[in-house]
Amino acid sequence: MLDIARSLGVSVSTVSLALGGSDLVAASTRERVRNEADRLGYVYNRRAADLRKSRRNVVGLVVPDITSPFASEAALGLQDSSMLQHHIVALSNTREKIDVQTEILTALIEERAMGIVLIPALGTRSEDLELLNRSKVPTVLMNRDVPGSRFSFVGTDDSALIEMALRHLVEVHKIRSAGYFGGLSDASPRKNRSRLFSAYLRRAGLVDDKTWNITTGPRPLAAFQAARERLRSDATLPDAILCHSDSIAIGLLRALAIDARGRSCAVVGIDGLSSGLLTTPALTSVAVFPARMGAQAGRMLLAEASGRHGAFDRDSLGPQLIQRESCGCQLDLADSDQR
Amino acid sequence: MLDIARSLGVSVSTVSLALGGSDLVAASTRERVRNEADRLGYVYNRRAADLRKSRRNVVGLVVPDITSPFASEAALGLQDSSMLQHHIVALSNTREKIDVQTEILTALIEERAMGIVLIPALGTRSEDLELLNRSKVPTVLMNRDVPGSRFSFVGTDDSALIEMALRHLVEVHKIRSAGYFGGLSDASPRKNRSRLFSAYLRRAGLVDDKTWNITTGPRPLAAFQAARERLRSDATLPDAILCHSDSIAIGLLRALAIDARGRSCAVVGIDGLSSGLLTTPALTSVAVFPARMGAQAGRMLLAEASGRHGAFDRDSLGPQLIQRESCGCQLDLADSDQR
DNA sequence: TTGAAAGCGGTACCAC
DNA sequence: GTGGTACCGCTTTCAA
Repeated sequence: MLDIARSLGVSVSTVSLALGGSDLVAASTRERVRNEADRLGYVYNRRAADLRKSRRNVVGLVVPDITSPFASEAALGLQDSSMLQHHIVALSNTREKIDVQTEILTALIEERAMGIVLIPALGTRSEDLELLNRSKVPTVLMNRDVPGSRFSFVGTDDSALIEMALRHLVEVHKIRSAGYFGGLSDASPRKNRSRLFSAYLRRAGLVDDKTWNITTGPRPLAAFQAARERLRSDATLPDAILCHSDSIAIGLLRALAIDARGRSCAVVGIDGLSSGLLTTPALTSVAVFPARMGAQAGRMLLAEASGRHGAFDRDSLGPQLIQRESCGCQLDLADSDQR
Repeated sequence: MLDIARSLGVSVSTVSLALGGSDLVAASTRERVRNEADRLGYVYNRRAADLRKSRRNVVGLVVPDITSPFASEAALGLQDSSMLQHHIVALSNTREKIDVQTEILTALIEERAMGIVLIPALGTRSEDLELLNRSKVPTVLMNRDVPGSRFSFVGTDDSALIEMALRHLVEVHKIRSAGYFGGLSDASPRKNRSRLFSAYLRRAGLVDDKTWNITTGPRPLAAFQAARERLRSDATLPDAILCHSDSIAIGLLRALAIDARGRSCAVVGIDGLSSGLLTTPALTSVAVFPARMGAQAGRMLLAEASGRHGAFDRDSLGPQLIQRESCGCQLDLADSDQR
């Protein structure tokens, strides 16, 4: 800016004003400044500007594994909601490691992030997040809650979701027994859902097949292997299996196709991934719209940043059942343009 | 820093040095400073520091769609390679729109990003990237090349990849005809691969079934729909179909399962996603290791940033054929722990 | 309308 | 060992 000011014989203030499009400066000067600016190849330094204005323009998204469909969808939603505010979203993987999570959070804090959306690594304690409220960075926890921490939380409505799946299985497909399968053992959603699942079955007077209450890694392959192992040591099946995620359901379906020896079983996933349409059979699933969750997290961040702590718009849309084939329904492939 | 300096009766320089762990300052003072710092809840402001050093610590990853498995794997690799250098990776989606791409690139440039890894939006011309070399930000293009631009490029070895797939199909499965299916029409990888595909068939004296040379969106569902349409209007099949990506192959397999009416056809994908193991039949694919590409892009950026323009370590590992069932091979599910 | 100068939060050189 | 101080690049009163 100094260069261009000198080259034009004006002051930096004038340049700053001109570049900012202020009408305090004459239109003619504005033009000259602008021309000189890009003749000189000037590039605006937003960091310097933000330093002065003490503004923040990066929001952090910290997740265990970005390659999981849930995380990348959430990233999409968050980015959409924050690009409107001209924010940059910085993405990081913790790989479920608390120490790398700490390192990343520190970096984000020192970078003066406007806010942080965090899916905590497995085993994260509220002490591990102490640095967040010391530094007063607006933070929202996503998907996995951390007991004892006082951050905002955005997650699935597990109660609605479990009920939605089971009600369909009971009322339409008349199941009498069911099991809950897959998911990481320590993660809070699994504990929640598994508990709600059992509670629902109890209330409805159905058999809760605990032998399928097996924890697995999040990927289809992990679920596939766990399911095969279970099937080979014990071929029994309940009427229905509710899977912790679509990824897990995909693994289970494949295992059933290979090892079920003619027995059959309704399968329902959770997530509502579009790839569920292309499994054999097409996967019935309770959609939770991770992109919407990401967007909501962004809105909450914004609200906290602007002082309205907790006074954000709640996302009112709940989960939604996508009926396809694996629960026993018929899929009309004609309207396969549903996502 | 001023606060803590005053509160301790020392100068800011001392505080800066002490916090930086310099041994110019007495160990005792260092301790006092540190204690006072976190008593006062001081948090380091890296942006201010970097302003002075005119250093930059964020690298941008700009992709059309982060939810594509390729992009998110690449993000993983990039992040790993840049976290070592204490860099933050900022992720953005262009949604294949050139104007939002421009907006994002501008933001990154103004943010003084250390470097940018870009999968260009469809239809990006070298003019669209002019702002990048005006601003001299180290940039590497990934996956899709932009004709006329002079940026480093990291992409798949399409020639090796096509040959690897076709050689296997010819030598092991004795195919006499083949088609290339799917992929976005404008993207450079598709043009490349499609051309190399035809060239290989010609040299090998095989029939090139152009009726399957159909362009599709990148998602399984798009491929599924395109394949069904093709099958319903014309049920003929070549001996083998090479798909532009695993996602597309997944869609095709499903379409074949529904509409092929007993005919069969070898199918090979490109990418090597682990989810290919769980399709029916399990998908044979040429793995390209996107995470490795992301990591390499990171290394190239680093090299350019430190002046050694172009003098980076080339990733020496090429693509790799993963033989599963869809090409006609037998899959040994026992060693399903291969990714 | 334009210019001077005081920050923003650090770093680093140079004295003391 | 510590302190003073001039920057980094931009914004923003306050005067002229």
